[in-house]
Amino acid sequence: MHRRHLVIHFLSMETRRADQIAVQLEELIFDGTFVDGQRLDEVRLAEHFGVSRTPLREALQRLALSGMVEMIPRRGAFVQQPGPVQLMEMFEVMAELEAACGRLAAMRITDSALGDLRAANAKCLAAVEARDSDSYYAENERFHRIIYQQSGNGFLEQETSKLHKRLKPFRRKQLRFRGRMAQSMAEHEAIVAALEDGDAARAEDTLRKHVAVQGEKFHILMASLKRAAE
Amino acid sequence: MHRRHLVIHFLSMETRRADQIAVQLEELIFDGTFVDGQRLDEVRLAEHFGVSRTPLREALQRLALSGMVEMIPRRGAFVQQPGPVQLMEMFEVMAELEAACGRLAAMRITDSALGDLRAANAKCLAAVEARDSDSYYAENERFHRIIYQQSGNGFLEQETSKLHKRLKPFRRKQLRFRGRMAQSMAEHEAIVAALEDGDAARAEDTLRKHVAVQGEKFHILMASLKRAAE
DNA sequence: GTCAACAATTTTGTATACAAGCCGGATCAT
DNA sequence: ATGATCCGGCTTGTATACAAAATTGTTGAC
Repeated sequence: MHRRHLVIHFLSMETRRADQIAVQLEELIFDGTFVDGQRLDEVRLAEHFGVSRTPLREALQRLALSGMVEMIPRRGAFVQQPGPVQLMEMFEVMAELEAACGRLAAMRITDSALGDLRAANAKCLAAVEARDSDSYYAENERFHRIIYQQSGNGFLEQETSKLHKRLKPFRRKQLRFRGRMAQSMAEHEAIVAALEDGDAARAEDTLRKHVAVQGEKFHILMASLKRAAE
Repeated sequence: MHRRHLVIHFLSMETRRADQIAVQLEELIFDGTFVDGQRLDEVRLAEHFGVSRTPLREALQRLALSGMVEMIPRRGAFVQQPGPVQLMEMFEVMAELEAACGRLAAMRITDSALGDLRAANAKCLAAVEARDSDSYYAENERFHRIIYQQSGNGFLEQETSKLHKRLKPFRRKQLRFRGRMAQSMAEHEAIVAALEDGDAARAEDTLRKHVAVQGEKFHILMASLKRAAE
């Protein structure tokens, strides 16, 4: 089933115009080209992508179901960025999902995956010392994805990955906090240790806090931005 | 935002044909009219619903994104019932999500919600004694939904509800285990007690086990069915 | 008899055409 | 002058038409 899904995705990239458009639209919303609340005009977008309204509507509906766009019947499609409250909620769920992954992974993780985790962590550390935030970000993601996968639950891995992707643009912003990368590294070490010991409760706890703190930092960031605006 | 969503849903029920069809198709897949792996012919379904292919395709895509249908480019749409493995995975995630709801609810639940829980539980008990499995089922669902809601996290509530709904047709099957309803009732009591005490860890644990056991019972059921078939 | 290649048919994906509802401006009444 | 109402343009939702690809059946060769 996994393989089949990959094949679908692969084919769809090549064959169905609607899918390509969905991906591109997603990018345009992520990078802020379309601001929150903006109406997405079907005909304008259709001619922009050089297609008719039919595949474009399909792409919009896909985004609507993933929550990035709100489709109001007979009114149109509007960009829907999560507000501060919803964002905090999503971070909280992210923390719970990762905690669940960690709990299960503690019981199921393979030795080779533990090695991969340590390798990713080492590269992470190197990136921190090199002040290479892009590289840090990439390795950090690899670290977490290994844990999702080692939960041994494909469905959980899928759901967690989905939310991870959705939170990506927001997570990035809080990385710049002073000392955050170093602290994060220490937390990674603790997580690996817990997994190595097969200590489910500790893996769950450390992971939950590790992710939850991102949400809190983000909260602080939002508050400071809001204060600055007043 | 909640209200806005409700309005959308309400309007869509009236105005957009595609949405109604999506709901009806969902029903047809749930109740087994369309068996697993069956190809869903667009033209046949279109004329069955008395619409053109356009809204029908939109409905299919919606089901595809919710995972009930698999759309293979240039090949068609096929019913995709979760297999035993994926089902177990989904039950496991359900257990983790409900555990998360319980953990958060233990810290946030209101007194009136605690009262609602006890009320639902009482009706549950009455249903058990009356051997009224339908009523038991309804009140059981109410019980769990209250906990989702009392997590105080709208996003978590939404995601948990989504999976709950998806697992509904499978959960039902394992209710008939001898003594399961009584055991389930005892577990409910323990859950309420944990929530009442504001004991997050206990609420998390009891809820996880309460849901996980459903998956296990289901597993046993599947195994026995498989054995009977051989 | 079996396998392969090709053609015909079916089916999906996309474009265009049509219908129906919403938005804004103009007109009219108070 | 202000408010409501109605009409026209514009946008969405749906139907139909067309193009491309896949499946199936047939034919031919080995």
